Amino acid sequence: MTEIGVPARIVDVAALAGVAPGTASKALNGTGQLRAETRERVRRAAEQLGFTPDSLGRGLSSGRSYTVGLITTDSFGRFSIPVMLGAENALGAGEMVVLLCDSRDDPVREQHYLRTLLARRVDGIIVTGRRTEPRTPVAAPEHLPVVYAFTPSQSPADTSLVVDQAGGAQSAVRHLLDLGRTRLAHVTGPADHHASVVRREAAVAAAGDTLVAPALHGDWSERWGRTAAEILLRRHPDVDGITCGSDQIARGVCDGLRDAGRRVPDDVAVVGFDDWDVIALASRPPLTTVALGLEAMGRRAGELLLDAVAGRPSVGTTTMPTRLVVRDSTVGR
Amino acid sequence: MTEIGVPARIVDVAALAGVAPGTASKALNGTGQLRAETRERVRRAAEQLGFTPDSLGRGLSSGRSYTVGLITTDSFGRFSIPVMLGAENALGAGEMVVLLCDSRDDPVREQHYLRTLLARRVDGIIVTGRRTEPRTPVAAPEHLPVVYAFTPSQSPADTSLVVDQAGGAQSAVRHLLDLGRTRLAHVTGPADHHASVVRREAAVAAAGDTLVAPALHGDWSERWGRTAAEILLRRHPDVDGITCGSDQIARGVCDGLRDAGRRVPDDVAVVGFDDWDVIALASRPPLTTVALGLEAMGRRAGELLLDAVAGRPSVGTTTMPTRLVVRDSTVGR
DNA sequence: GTCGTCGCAGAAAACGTGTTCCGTACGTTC
DNA sequence: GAACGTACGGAACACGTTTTCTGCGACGAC
Repeated sequence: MTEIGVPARIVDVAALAGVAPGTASKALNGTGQLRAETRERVRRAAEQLGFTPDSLGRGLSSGRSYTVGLITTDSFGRFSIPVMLGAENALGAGEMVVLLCDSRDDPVREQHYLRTLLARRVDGIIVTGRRTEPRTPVAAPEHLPVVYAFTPSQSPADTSLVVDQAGGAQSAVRHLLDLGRTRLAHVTGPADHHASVVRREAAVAAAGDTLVAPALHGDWSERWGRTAAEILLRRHPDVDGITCGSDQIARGVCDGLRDAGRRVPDDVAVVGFDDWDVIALASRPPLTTVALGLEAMGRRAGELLLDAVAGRPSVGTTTMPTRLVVRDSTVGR
Repeated sequence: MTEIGVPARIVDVAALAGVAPGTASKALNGTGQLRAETRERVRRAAEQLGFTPDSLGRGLSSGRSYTVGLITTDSFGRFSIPVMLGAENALGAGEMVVLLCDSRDDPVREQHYLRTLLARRVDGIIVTGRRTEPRTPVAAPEHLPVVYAFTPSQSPADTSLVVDQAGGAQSAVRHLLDLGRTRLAHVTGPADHHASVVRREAAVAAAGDTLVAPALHGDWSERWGRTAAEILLRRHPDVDGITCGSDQIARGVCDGLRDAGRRVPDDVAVVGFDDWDVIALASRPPLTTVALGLEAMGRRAGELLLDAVAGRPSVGTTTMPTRLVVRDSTVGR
């Protein structure tokens, strides 16, 4: 553990190397016209002093802060945290640092944070949230890059990243059909949630004739999953495959089926959605589920933001693929 | 949604108010000697232009950045996220912003982040993590306030906040004793985890003669909880109260008991630890558990840091109380 | 031999704010 | 009326870096 003392400034480096501060700056940044020998001498002096340029001074002169704001409406919950981690990862590679802003779904707080971020001269902003419904764009000035992740912007002129919900639901149904299941059902969350609707429509379309019942809407809880399993078994005792709108619902469905004496996956195969490890792995049996790839999305958001900061913006909405993770709830050991 | 244009600088405000820039600064910051009328005129001009002082310029001159670094070893998981939210909350009130640093248990990354934070002239640092074992202090310079939350520092000269693990375990056992349970057991996590050991020792001490078996150590999973329930019932079929080292274990215990035909809480009462809502509420039945109050701890950490920045440091380790949340796993409906 | 060019590095300005110092105008007191 | 204190506001500087402008010496070309 090396103690870190009072930081050296560039004038110290310059003095040690016997050059002017401006020259030292050029040497360390690879700019200007300098002899290789001078450059090297400055570089060694900087290393010797453990010089790290003060980012306030640098930002003041360059107009950049090497900082990005991360605004979430979500209090950093289930969905925004992986996005945040991925973004931090990608941005860290670009020597950027992330400023945290938790707007808690409050437009006033969001506006306040936006002002703060602008006052801090952030190089860009990443916006994320809990819902998949497109949101009103943030009121950022024209020149400031903004990337929306998970929760897209309503404006097609913005840069957004979304999960391929439909593709994920389709892959879940295909998986059951490939396993030879022929009497399918779908259980999902509230009917007024965008994610529920998109996943349901894709699942229903993919199931076609094999669907034994209209999709069931409820809340996102395990309890609802158990209830839905009861309902399904009562109305359609011959159901042999269930795709669910979330892992919580799927876990509840598994429990409900077991309580009713059905074996999973032998009698009924169950597929979840989200790949939330805490739920999916603890379920009995562990859930086959659709992984959202949120961390990859966050990383991509960071990369897109870096590109935009570098002057290579990429407008439009990009859909990120999901991945089906197969576990025991569809394929027994 | 008001569009935010190119930000006004203090010279613009001064020009509009008809004063010199320095005077405008004094007017807005409440310093210097100015006529109330002048102060008000400048204030109105600032409001009219939507002036927000550039924090880079401000930081450069004041030496402060109104920014704190938040270092976690945890990839912002189960424990560090509530702490982070609480801290963000408290600091936001002080016009501070949080810089995110995820060291991932890697000392090299941590050192790198520390350099970055120092280069950014942070006003202070909060350190948190997943484990409760005291950690080696971060190598911050003498003058920089550091607050450790959840994971304390090994040095008693540092400022640390910890959860009252022992008190929590004790309150769980007392609760069962108050309910008239007389044959208790304790199931917890790995024997080499500080949290397991502290909770176990307090639980064992509080249970005294009523303990029917030595505490059982395993991993933190639901699966282990189910296994532990089987073991307990085989060796001590008359057990009537079980305190657990985590909610996941407790949920597993509940499931294991139910699988074996025992009713919770009628035959056996179960208490969890952590109050992780995803687990505790979804459990059958919902878990009575020990809430850690992590968000309050984060808030306290933020407050302590603000105090330290203001020149009122408070060294030493502060223990934060837990709270027993009573649900159906100990008190039936 | 002089002029232009090139390579290199120093001096100075710029970024935006806070703060210190100083001058001025005004009122008070002897 | 002069000396003094006080309220006010302007000018200059500090913070640390980047960048532009300028200068100097050497070298080649005419």
